[in-house]
Amino acid sequence: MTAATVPASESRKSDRTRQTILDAAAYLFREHGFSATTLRQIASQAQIKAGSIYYYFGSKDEILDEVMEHGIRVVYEAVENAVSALSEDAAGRLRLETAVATHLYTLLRYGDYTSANIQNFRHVSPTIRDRNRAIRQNYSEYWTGLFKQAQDSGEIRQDIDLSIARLYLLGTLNWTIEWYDPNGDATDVLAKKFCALFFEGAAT
Amino acid sequence: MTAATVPASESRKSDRTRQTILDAAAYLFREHGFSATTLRQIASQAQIKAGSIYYYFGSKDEILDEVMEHGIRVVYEAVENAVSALSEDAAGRLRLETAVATHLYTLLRYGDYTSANIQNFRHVSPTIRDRNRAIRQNYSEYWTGLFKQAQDSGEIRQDIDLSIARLYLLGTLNWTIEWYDPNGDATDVLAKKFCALFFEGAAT
Amino acid sequence: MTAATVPASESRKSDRTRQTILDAAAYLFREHGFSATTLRQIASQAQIKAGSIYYYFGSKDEILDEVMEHGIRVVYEAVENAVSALSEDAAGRLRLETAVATHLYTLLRYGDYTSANIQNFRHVSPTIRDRNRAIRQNYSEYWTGLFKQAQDSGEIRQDIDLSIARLYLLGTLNWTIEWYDPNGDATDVLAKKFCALFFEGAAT
Amino acid sequence: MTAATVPASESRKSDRTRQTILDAAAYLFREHGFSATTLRQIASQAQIKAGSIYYYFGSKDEILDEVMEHGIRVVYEAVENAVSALSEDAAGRLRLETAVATHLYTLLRYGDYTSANIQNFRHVSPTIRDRNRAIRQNYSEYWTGLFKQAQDSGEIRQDIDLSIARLYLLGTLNWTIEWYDPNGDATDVLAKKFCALFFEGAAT
DNA sequence: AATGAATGAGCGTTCATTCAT
DNA sequence: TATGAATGAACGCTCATTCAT
Repeated sequence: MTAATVPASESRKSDRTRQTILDAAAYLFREHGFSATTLRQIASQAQIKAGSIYYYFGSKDEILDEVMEHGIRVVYEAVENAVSALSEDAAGRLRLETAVATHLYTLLRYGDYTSANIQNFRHVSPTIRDRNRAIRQNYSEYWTGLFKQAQDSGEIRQDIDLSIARLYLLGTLNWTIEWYDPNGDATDVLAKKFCALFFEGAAT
Repeated sequence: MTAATVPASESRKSDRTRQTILDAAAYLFREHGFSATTLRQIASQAQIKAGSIYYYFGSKDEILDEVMEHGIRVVYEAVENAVSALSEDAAGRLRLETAVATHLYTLLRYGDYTSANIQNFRHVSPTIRDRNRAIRQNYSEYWTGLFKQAQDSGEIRQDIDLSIARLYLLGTLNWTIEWYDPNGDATDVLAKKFCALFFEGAAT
Repeated sequence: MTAATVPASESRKSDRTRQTILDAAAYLFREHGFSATTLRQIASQAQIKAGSIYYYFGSKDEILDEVMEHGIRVVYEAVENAVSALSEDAAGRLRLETAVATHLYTLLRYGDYTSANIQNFRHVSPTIRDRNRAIRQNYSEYWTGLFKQAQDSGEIRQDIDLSIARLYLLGTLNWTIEWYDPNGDATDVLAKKFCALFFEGAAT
Repeated sequence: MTAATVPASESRKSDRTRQTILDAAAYLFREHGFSATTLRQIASQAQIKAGSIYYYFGSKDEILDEVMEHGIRVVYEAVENAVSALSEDAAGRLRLETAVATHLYTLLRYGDYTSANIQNFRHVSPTIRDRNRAIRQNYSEYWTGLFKQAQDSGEIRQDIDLSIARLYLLGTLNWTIEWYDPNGDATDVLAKKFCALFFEGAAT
């Protein structure tokens, strides 16, 4: 957007309020779950009154919708950007390791949003779920591509079932939301350990 | 049971109703989440009336409590039993593989209960959470023992960080709840593939 | 009743249970009010189960009915008996003083029942209220008679409005339920002080 | 009120609604008792919907609390004001007679509130009861002061037990709630008759 | 752009009552 | 006589949502 049609300061304040609401909602959705979070709690956290939320969002579901979509997009885009930033002839394993590190970092950095996405996916209305599923699908295929490159280049064994391997690796990554402690390993250290285990295995 | 002190049919009927309620609740908690599940839905699913639930449970929270506790116990006990059934001199890797297969099987077989445990752990009252945490803790230590045995016997490399390895492997297993499809691989097949990846790794 | 048609021991047990229920109910009605008292509380206090109450009473209202009726009858009958026991030529003032002492004693001695009567009179169904009102009415007239005798015999001044005097004196007596403390004056001492005030007044 | 800091019409409307709810509640509490009164009844009487009550009060108990407190305060303050308005050298008997007349008038004028106070005192939560008891205590001591003055000035006999006399007289007054009929004596006439009986007695 | 006031639908829960045993 | 199990109706209360201002 190059030219604002709305006076800059006003528009910015409005956007800021909107974002504040989303952040508050994401935080509370993660902490208490979607159903157990009230609009009054969100409003209070965002330092406004409940009725005002409706100036920015049409319904509570719409907020969840936006939170969830952000939760998947932010990871997808970060990973894509990080991998794209590598030199074109980077090895498949390096590409995968970059994806792992970035996925892990973003997943945990935007934990309120990514948690909301994971926790509510099953429970959300078909409309929202379908839109989300589509993005997840694309993201999955993106990873499948990364795995394939590594297998084609001989960095992953031919006998490996790639779709299982993807679920296996991403499962481990996503599960970190359940236990990751910022006082423990930094996410890049953790990513390294995970990649080592994934490629070399645990056996002697 | 050779001599019943309680009229068999009556006592069983009552127990059966109780169990029906728990099953209905577990199913709906997984499907819609705890907060979004109403007692009227549970009652309807259990083919009774909402008020009757209170003959068996003191509150909705108490139902969740019991569902969650079952969700962790059923897995723990199954794994312990399966590993104990192995011959005493079974190799560390075999013990781990048995644990993986049993954990996976039970996790998915009682998915309504195990899901409830996972999904609601963060949101549940401190009392319930603490009781649950204790069981989780014991179960974690049980796995730590299995890993240690395998490392001591040289079946897992010395340089492997066991606590990371445990989180890595169990993360992958637990995450299957999010995607497992009964029409795909049977759980024992899946377990084998996971174990192969875990021990041998994906690299050439 | 001269000849029992029901084996004595059984009938007695049944009557005893019935009375236990009434006592429990009266106590709880006074303590928590009628609406706030549950049949399960009454049953528990009477050491039976809630369903069993229906063997003895048709409904919760029926219990209240009986409790309230007892609450007024027990006082009425005690006062009537005590006054009748006086010699026929007893003075009007003595008769009144006897009535006061007995009313006060019985009111407080059977406080659970008499309280129930007072507290619930306004709120009770028309049927119950009407039956109760009739007894109250008779009792009032009985007192009016006592006052009249004393006035006719010159023991109460001619200028005294008897119906006001009756409300004045009985009001004071009935209100003791709100404050009487068994550790303070015994009821007969209290009655004497009240009578002194009533007849002689407080002025010099 | 010369300068309003709050938009007059808005603030008044809100306050008016609040007061309407209190009046409706007091009326129904007296008529049916606290437990037997539903919030839907209160709402209906106040011409709003049940949910709206919670915009003004946190719970049903909170309403009762406020009703009861008003029930004792309104009497206390009216009596204090009326007595204070007398000339400083007013006789003890005149002060007492003024207190009687004002107590009686206010008790009956705000009967819904004063009844609620009396009927529910025993059943109410300890917190509410304690707060109420404190006010009652103060009011009692205020009366004790009035009696003492009259005794010190020789208008009440020395041999009269003042604490009994106070319970005796106030008992009679408070009991009028049970029987007072607006079609009978006006409250000031009634007060005069009561005072006459109290001071001069009924005997010849 | 924001809010105070109100609402309707529905929630978890209670309870008098019923009835087969 | 007595009770375990069940129910239906209603209760106190919550909350997403609306709307005039």
